[in-house]
Amino acid sequence: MENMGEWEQRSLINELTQGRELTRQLQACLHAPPSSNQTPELLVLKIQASYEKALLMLNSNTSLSIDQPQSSDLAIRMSESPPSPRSEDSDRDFKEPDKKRKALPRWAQQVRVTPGTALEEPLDDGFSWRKYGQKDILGAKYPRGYYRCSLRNVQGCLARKQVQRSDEDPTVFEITYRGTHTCNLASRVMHQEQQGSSNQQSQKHSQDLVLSFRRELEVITRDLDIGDQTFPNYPSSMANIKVENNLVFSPPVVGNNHFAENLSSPATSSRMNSDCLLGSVDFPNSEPQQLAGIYQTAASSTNSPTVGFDFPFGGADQFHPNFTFDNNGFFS
DNA sequence: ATAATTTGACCAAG
DNA sequence: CTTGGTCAAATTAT
Repeated sequence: MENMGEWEQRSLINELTQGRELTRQLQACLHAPPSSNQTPELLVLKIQASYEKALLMLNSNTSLSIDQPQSSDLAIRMSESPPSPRSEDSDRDFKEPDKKRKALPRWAQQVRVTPGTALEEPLDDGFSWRKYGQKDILGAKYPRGYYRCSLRNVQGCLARKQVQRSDEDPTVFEITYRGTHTCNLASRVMHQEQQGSSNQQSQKHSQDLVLSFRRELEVITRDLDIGDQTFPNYPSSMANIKVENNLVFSPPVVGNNHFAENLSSPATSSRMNSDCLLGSVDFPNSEPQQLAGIYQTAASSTNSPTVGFDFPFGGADQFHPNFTFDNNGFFS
């Protein structure tokens, strides 16, 4: 805990708080389980995620094996070497020659699309992203897509992500997140879940997602560099860096990212489905993919090999990995 | 009309 | 030099 950065500490607190909150939800869930069997399990998953993460943070200097047979399909394991030594770090945002380059907090996860699951399901965690670039990566078969939070201009949200399709397994997408969400979408997540009793449609939708999610959930932590650091180049006025617990949330307002290559059309996703799932909100995106395997990468600036992991269920404070499929060509 | 994406150019880092 | 990340104009979608 000593060499823990402020950011990590906050994350830790958030995790624990979240875990507590989730537990409460779970309790409520157990007492009044109308019809959804999914929710309790989901909650368990999330709780586990929270606690695992918290533990990892606390033990960031020791080698902690988080291997632990999770409830159903969840498996967490670590791996140490990134798939390829790509130098994915260059933020041109820091141009100051004096300042040594700060690495944005960065964590990655891999998402596998399982053939056989509904490919029309938008799998999104509630953030809306805007693509701002695409690049062919050396050695990679598929180009990498660059996205940033679409609320960037409005709220100065710095979050970015990269989506890279796996070379061999086109069903796998590596998503690297960097930066933290400072937009108010960042915190809305968890709480909608418990009160989503009115909207049946979206609830069902959520369940579907949960189902596909549970199918083969796999989380692997990997080491990356995550730096505790702040936001270098944004008018501090815009970036409310303060990130508290997810106690406040505003109704999701954004949502767009349409697109459906040659696959099924976005047809079904025209409704505003803003209920949450997995601790995230689901948006009318039409991205042909499913989640089946996720693994995450994260590490602290310390030199410990492996460190944290996160879930797409809003595992970490305000980070909500989002997944957006970018329609890169299938050709190199 | 506006908003999002595409795509080549540009730039920094290695 | 090469490579990855971002910008921004042009294009496409809404």
